[in-house]
Amino acid sequence: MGPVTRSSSRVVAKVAKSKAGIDKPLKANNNPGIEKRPKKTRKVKVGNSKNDQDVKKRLESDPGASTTKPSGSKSFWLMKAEPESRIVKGKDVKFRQNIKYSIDDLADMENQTSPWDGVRNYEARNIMRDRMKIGDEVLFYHSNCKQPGIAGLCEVVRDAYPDFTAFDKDHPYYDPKSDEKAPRWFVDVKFVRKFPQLILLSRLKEHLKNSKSADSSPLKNMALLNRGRLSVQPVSKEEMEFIMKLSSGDATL
DNA sequence: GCCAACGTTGGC
DNA sequence: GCCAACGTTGGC
Repeated sequence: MGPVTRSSSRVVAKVAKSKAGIDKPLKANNNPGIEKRPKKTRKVKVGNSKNDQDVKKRLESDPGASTTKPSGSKSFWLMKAEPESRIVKGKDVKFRQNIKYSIDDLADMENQTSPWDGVRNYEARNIMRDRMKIGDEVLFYHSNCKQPGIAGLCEVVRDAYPDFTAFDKDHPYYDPKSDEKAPRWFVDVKFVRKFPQLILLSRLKEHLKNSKSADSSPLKNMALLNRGRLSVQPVSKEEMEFIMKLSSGDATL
């Protein structure tokens, strides 16, 4: 299973750069203690760039960010995939190497399970690598399509492991900045259920807009609405409960 | 370490 | 197809 496919087109662009001999070393690592990178050819002080500090700030204010998660507790996430084909430079970037992108595609896979590979954004990668755990529940979001929205539920069935697609020069997700010593990561997810109705992004936005005060909606801090571009994002317990009610067709919402 | 330029995301 | 938002790059 893949993430938002545009990120892979970006990866393709990076491959082209690499072939031209101008690929750059990996940027600052947000979690230096966990991922050791023997060669740091770029002089960036780890964790101190503006972006790193922004990320740190976000993680600190983020309800799912606790690293001392009590055993047995469950975290919630939202992951974006693109269910529709998209043509980039004459090539359909959706269907390749049997990778597909809608919740129906996940349901059709062997064991209804698939690696969520191809994530290249650092913050999204770090969430998968450091925070997603077996048993966590994941909202499956359909992105960049006619009807963007939350399509169903899946669960994490394998903790993070290195993203081998990043090492494979022939793979669409090949990433010249990744190798065995500085890998990208992913988790495996398993289909749980498809919602009877897509929960449209427009509906969530409408709900937020119509709530009596800025503070009264359980969606007020939802990353999907506030941080649109993050492809793997945390969902709070409150947000999750609300989405679950919506998914079961609660007419009072 | 700053920040402008650039490239991508993703809703519309 | 447009374009605002924002993440990444790379010169300084």
